Amino acid sequence: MPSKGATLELAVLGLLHESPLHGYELRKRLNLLLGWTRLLSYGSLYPALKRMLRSGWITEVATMSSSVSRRQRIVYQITPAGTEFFTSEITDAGPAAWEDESFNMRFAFFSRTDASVRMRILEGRRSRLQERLDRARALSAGSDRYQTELRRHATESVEREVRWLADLIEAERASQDRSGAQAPRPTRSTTAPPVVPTTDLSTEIS
Amino acid sequence: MPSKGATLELAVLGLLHESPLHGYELRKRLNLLLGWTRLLSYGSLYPALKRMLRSGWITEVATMSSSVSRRQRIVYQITPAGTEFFTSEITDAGPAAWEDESFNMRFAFFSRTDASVRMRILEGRRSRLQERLDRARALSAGSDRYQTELRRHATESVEREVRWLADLIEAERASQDRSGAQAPRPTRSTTAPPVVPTTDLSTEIS
DNA sequence: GTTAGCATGTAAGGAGTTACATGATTTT
DNA sequence: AAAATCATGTAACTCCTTACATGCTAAC
Repeated sequence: MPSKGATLELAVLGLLHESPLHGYELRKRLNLLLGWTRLLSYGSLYPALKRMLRSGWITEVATMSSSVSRRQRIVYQITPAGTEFFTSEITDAGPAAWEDESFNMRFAFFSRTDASVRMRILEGRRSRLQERLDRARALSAGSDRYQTELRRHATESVEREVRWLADLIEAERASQDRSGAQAPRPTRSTTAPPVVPTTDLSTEIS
Repeated sequence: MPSKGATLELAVLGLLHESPLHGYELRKRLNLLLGWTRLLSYGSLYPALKRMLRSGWITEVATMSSSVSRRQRIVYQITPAGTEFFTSEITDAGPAAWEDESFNMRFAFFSRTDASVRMRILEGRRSRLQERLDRARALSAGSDRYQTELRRHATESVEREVRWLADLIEAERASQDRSGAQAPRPTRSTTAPPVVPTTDLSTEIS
């Protein structure tokens, strides 16, 4: 049952969908794509690749020591089963898809879903965050200065993400209307710029 | 060696520092304080309390079935050893303190540190984030629309957090100058409002 | 020739989640 | 009397990290 947090696997499949890659390179791209806070370590990547091999989602590819680099490396390629799994997962717009990590993942591969799925995911995510805000507002704040400031900050951030999502939804709707699908770059309906979800920004540290 | 991610333990000690509490209540406050994304579960809280008992940081308190609620509950209290550990941890302004979770924790308990420590932590955090931005900017973006948008979003968020920190630092410096320590609420030197760190906003779901 | 960075892995363990299990007390 | 919610715990499992271990190749 691949139901829960198979985030890493999905990300790998998403990247391999574009072109075959070897582990080391995969890690770099993964860190660009999702690993903003803590960098993904080899200790989780390689075992994950092994699991995926066993699941039949990827295969090793003949490395053929070609023209340039004659380095020993194991190149992985996505299989039809892998493609099928990937597609079914990112197409599933259920509650699991509005969760932080999960949402980011799906968003990153939105190009491979169709408009109705994107819409459902964006809207689901937005109401998920809205609920959090409502629940948080229903609770009294502590008296501590710094804790208050932290809460204020957190709340504002979520509010911003909600606006961001609202803009994206609007943009999606607009591009659905003028049949020829346009870029999803939001039109900044509101004043201020958006916020990030849960992630942070960073890359290779090695 | 209590060096790494003893975030939960520290948060518990921080709360017990104010008043003795029982597990159930502790969880609620913990979720208010730090557990914004995923709620803390009993499955991690209770074992943590056991560990802390063994470490001698907390003790059980005679529950004396007093006036109101005669409910069976185990009330915990911080010990001198616990206080000492807590203080030494939140006073440590080393690199571990600029990490996301760790930073939030320390920030929440800033009232219990002195100005110089606060300053070092805020500045450390800021340059940590600045580095991430620099590294991210040094890398070419992918061609995918949505991935580009996600990156833009993430970058903007970090930039905002940097501004937030800059404002806090300024406020701290200012209140250090006019000797009588004032509220750290920043003076919004820049135009836009701030962003949240890594966390999300949410509370009790149960 | 030596250093830096490419490349792949394993073992141990930390930190938390879900699901299970149980029961008391308060509210309706 | 039933339902909600307070209250405490355990066991199995997931996912990831750190630290270790190894060796190749490109550049200086």
